[in-house]
Amino acid sequence: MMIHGQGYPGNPDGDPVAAWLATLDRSVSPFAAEGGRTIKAHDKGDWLFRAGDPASHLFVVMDGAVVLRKVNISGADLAVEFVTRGGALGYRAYVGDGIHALSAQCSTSCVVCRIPVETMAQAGDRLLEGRFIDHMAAELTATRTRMLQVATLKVRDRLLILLARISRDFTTMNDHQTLVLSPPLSRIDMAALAGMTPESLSRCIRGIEEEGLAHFTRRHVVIPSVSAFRAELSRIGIEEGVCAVELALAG
Amino acid sequence: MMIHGQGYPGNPDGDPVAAWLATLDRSVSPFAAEGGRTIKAHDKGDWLFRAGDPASHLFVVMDGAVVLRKVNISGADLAVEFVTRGGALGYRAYVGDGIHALSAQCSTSCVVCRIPVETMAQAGDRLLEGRFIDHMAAELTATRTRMLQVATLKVRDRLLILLARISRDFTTMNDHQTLVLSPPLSRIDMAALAGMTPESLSRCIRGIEEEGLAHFTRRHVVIPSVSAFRAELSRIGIEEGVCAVELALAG
DNA sequence: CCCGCGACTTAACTTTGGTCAAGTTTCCCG
DNA sequence: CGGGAAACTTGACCAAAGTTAAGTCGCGGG
Repeated sequence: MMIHGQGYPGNPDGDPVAAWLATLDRSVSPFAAEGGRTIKAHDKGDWLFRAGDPASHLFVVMDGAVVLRKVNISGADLAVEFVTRGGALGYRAYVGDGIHALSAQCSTSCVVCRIPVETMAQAGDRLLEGRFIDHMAAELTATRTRMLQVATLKVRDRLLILLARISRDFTTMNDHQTLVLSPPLSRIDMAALAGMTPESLSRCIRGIEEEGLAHFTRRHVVIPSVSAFRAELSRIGIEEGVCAVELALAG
Repeated sequence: MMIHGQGYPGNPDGDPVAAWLATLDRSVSPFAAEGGRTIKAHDKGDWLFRAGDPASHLFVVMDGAVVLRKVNISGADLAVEFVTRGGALGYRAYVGDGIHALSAQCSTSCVVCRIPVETMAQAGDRLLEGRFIDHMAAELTATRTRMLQVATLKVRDRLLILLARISRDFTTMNDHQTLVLSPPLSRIDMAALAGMTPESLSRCIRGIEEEGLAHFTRRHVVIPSVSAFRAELSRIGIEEGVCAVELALAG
């Protein structure tokens, strides 16, 4: 079963995110934590780990959003990925050299479950392990897909795809045809995630506003016609993975 | 231990590719195959699987090179990845929905080991499973890195990085400072892997020739000065993963 | 052996989007 | 509440790379 990217309310295959959490919620109190798991709240801006740190825990995001960052040659800490409720972080504790390759920063206030790697290493916890592997595989597929998109699509189209992705987890209103998103990302991070500069992002935003596809304020994005939005996505070649958008259509 | 991308002769940490193969070579004959493994030779151009096929086997490339392809909106079957000796394919048999997301085509004549997924599922074969997971994680890291590169580097620099990558497995001569590569890839595939059009690739090739960094014929690439080539790579920000180049420097 | 198609190259043109610079808004912190 | 820094927007400019089109090369099949 896929863990990531398919989990949204109304999924006919059941909600895999809930499955993740069902296991983890058993130990809500850090004191009653099973297998050394702890659950902790973080403030926006907190770092879960930094690139170069030794990796000793796996993380599961139980609420909020975490941005993964990597420093480029110029020294800027660019966003390369964002992980939301139900997503997992910190593969490096489990595989590879045990040193984090990326940094992880909370982009909202977060609740994060921390699993010592020894727990995973126990042969007894095959279920948890399997989930983690599924998650990693889904991430690999998604990253490859996104790479193709960066290589072949224009910035405008990449921004639309990013918005669709954001809609999965950050739709605050869903009124028939209208959708209101509240992305937990700065313009700089959104630009990095869509593979462009902040200046280009600003230009795209203006363009999309002029088309009437969406209306942007600093903190919200209003999509007045989900069907029009969705038509654009399918023109680009995106048919799946735009969950909230699909929900709005169904409703 | 990392399986992929670090395995080259002279690696001080030992040769992980050999470790892979050591397990697999035990059953060279398909008739004596342990756990249902079979080893098969393929011709250049053969397809190991196509996107949409049900995935029932994992594949390990024992010799040659395999190109992973994905159809884009225009219907072209673009190269998104290439896998060489010691690399693994077919995660989808093990995780996810069990349907191949990509197609796999031999870009040279190949020897491929085919492992039924049930073998992996047996709790007894934790070693093989662990290797596969390591491989997947390394692939994920590499793909993310490459995505950052596509987003931030110019086509010329991406071509140099691709050449460095090719040098790992397809260096046919290594005469002190001079390196001769024999990429098993068409220009079209090289262009796709570096995230550009064939026309841009041609222009890049001419530019690199004019700089004197490398000399291209249809089937070979001659790098007259490895130290100059390496200096270019480090200017771009690539310090590791240019194995054959490092070997040439060491020799 | 030759033909023809597909791979590859080259050149001219055009568009995209990155860069630079300047201005505006927001938000944090004293 | 005010000042300053960072985030964001805007516009002008221009380099990079995609597109189109027209060629050349080379391999494989007849």
